[in-house]
Amino acid sequence: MTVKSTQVELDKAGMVLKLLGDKTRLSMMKLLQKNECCVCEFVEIFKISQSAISQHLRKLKDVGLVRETRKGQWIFYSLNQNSDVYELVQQILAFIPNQDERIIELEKQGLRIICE
Amino acid sequence: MTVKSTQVELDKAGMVLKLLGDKTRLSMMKLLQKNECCVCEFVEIFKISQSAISQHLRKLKDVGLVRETRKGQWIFYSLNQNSDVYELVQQILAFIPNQDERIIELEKQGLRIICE
DNA sequence: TGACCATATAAGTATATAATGATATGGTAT
DNA sequence: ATACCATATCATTATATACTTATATGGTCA
Repeated sequence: MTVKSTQVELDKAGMVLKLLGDKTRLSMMKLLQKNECCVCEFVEIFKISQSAISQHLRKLKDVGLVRETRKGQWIFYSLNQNSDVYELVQQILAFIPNQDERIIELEKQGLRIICE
Repeated sequence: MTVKSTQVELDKAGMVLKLLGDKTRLSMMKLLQKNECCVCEFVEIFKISQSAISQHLRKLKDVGLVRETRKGQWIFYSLNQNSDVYELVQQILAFIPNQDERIIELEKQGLRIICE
């Protein structure tokens, strides 16, 4: 039997856990697990300022947990599957309840951004 | 195939991750995974005040991650296996490198407390 | 009992964090 | 080009956090 779990340096793991230790970011990451989202969608979902959302995403990006792709006028964020802590993140997110009603709600309000 | 991972409420998961997002506490938890430790041992290991250690342990205890047992004049801490987030914690700790050299070091210095 | 020890709590301080509003940046499209 | 839009950054503020020292608590054991 092989236990497949890449070890993560203590400092790095600490950084990741601290990032995920914020309710907003944790919820964002859970959403990104199944959906690409852009900043303005997060603003709608979390009801905090665009600035605050942007800063959260920057932190996640700085540690390499998410990546961004421009599509038309929007920048879409998604999980960075090449992160060296991707597996850790996935394991953690597996425990978090689905946040998809938040996306459903967006769609109901006609605020979901669909590209391509 | 069954994915066995008890869902954990977002708020609760956030609390746990925030707690583990501190390097000292994360390291403590990893140590506790294999060893019972008392406050004075942690003081030696982490080289911070007894007060600081005590406060970290209190936070871990408040969320139910650890439990305490008195043995003689010492209070030993251990992982609380009955915690409703025990599985999550275990999954996370699996990614953290072993901290046992710290215990070995303690033993070398004759500072390891052994009871019973 | 009383002294002693390990641990907990209190009070204070410095730093980190999450938010805001205002402004800058930079791509899109007319 | 210029207006517009989404996003990023700056400056500031309020709150949270991790630490320290000093003191309290509460077992243990002579």
